[in-house]
Amino acid sequence: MKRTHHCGELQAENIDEEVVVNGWVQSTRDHGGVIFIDLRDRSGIVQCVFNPEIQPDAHTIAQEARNEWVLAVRGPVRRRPEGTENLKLDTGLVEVVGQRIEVLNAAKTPPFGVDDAEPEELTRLRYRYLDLRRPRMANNLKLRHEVTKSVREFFYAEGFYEVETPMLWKSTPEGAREFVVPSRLVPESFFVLPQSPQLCKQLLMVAGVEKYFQIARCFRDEDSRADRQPEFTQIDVEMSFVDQDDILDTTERMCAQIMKQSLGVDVPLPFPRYTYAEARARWGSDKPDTRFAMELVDVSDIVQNSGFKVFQNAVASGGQVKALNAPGCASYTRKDIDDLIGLSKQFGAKGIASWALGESEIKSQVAKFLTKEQMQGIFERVGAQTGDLVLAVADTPEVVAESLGRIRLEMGKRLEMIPDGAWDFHWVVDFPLFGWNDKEHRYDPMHHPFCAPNPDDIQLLKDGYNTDTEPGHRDHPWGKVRATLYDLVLNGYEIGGGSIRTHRRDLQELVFGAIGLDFDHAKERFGFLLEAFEYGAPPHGGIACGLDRIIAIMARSDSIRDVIAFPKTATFTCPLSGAPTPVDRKALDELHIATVPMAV
RNA sequence: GGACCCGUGGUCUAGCCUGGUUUAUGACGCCGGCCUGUCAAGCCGGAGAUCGCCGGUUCAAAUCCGGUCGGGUCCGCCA
Repeated sequence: MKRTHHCGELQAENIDEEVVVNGWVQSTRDHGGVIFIDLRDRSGIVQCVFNPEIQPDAHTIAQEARNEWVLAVRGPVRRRPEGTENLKLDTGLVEVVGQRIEVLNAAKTPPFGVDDAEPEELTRLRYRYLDLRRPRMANNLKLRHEVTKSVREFFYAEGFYEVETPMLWKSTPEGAREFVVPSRLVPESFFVLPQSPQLCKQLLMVAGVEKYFQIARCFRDEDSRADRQPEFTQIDVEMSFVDQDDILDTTERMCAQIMKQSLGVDVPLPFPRYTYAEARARWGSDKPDTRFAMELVDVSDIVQNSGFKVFQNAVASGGQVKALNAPGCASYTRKDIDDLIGLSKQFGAKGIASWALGESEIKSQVAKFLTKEQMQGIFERVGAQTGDLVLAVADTPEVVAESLGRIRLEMGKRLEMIPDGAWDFHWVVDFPLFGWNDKEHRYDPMHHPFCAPNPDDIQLLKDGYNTDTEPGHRDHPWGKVRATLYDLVLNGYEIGGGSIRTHRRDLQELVFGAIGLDFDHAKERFGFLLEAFEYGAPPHGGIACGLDRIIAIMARSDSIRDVIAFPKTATFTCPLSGAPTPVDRKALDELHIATVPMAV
């Protein structure tokens, strides 16, 4: 019995048509006489009726059917009797009168039902094919399909080439830990799986592709997080003869298109752009969640001459004191505040000063160190009123941003200040080119060594070679060089990042020098790319967007595992297949690999 | 490498803090029976758990303690 219709599409206009539907048993209701079977396929659910007096053979088989059996049902579609329509079902006006029924496949009783409460994640992953039958997960798969389709259509229409790049690639020393693949034909040598197609896409620019994109699988063997998997997918883009604005503009329009086509949401263009410095200052983050206000406010000038040593010293040593206002939190207990202090300590803060603005008094552990005027000045600046709680951190700008930024997020969450259904896209631009590596006592590239400096800061880059200032000091020119580096942020998550690349040797040497890499040494590591650049590299730049995370946000899921068909656990195992497993000794011998048992 | 949370029939869950009258709660599912219009069908009955594992404390441990395994979250790491 080959199907003629999908379950979910049967409507009033199909009445009196003879149809065949195929699908899984969603539920059965046996009334002793008449039996109802809800049959489900990808399109939806339709009710099939079996009457023992009219079709005894079909009724007998229907009696046997259990949840998740796979059935074919044939019969006419008819309007449901008056009063028995089910408005909860899209097909609820009609039903299929089951005249014939064929069991395409019986099924074991499933470990969990498609309609049940969500099982533990391990159980879901063990039986992922059942988990994916659940409506939430089936919708996520569908959403992912629609988004990737929309992405492809966008780039095709914009004249991009879709190019595949190798999965078997070359190991590079820095960056993320790599997955290693042994070579059989070249003994004792290994491929690695690509962390990203970064170098390949730049080679494609040298090759003259001009506009490249790929929905690319990437691999990183780093410890997991809720939004990290050992393999993940990027929307990878690179363009030639463009500047930063061209890339931002293209990316924005791509985002607008997927939001429109997949969710029907209109996202206003262009996206707001904040500089890195502004984002850190106002929200304490380089991926700020700007869906709610509660900004960090600098009160250093008010408290620098206060009697409180912690404030004094922080400002005197080049640090700062910043505060934020938590509305309505004056009733916070000592323990509530200790919890926040604990949180802030995770991010380097030594503590939090707080003022609870009660009806009659101000409760604060630092009240005695500050004058009334000083406190009043703080409250005014952060906009605090009676009933509010003011929190302040004094430290280096980095620690203040990190810790108070996290406190801000925590308070935003607790106070339910984050509006539901907001789609807050924005850019963070003008990142510094280098970050100071205190351990190694040198500058490291913030992104990767081919990220171009901001053209306005090239003089700073040169100045860095002729300065008396200590490297790492906040006045060192290299610490001030901005990069042509941009991050795309959605609802407080970094969903993409890219840069304009350096394509000229003279500039590249300046950058390499700053990170303590001489050109010849660099050639050993990136030789093939540098060599390619000597044969006419066009100016180029690009971006990579984290597809899994974008879809997870669109699906309102906390974990990217929910938008990946077959994800791995936090320890990078697959409960469904059992991977990873040992392989045959013979296979290892062929690969010239000896294994060493783990030390106990 | 470090910190924290979780682990009770097939599934979800109560009990754990404050150890003992609980034969370990309830729901879904499963099995049997009844029932001709339900749709999370209903009603009656039944089976199903040595409370992840190991050890300790105690007269007594699902409950307290230590370890271990598994799952999850975060820091480090990672763009």
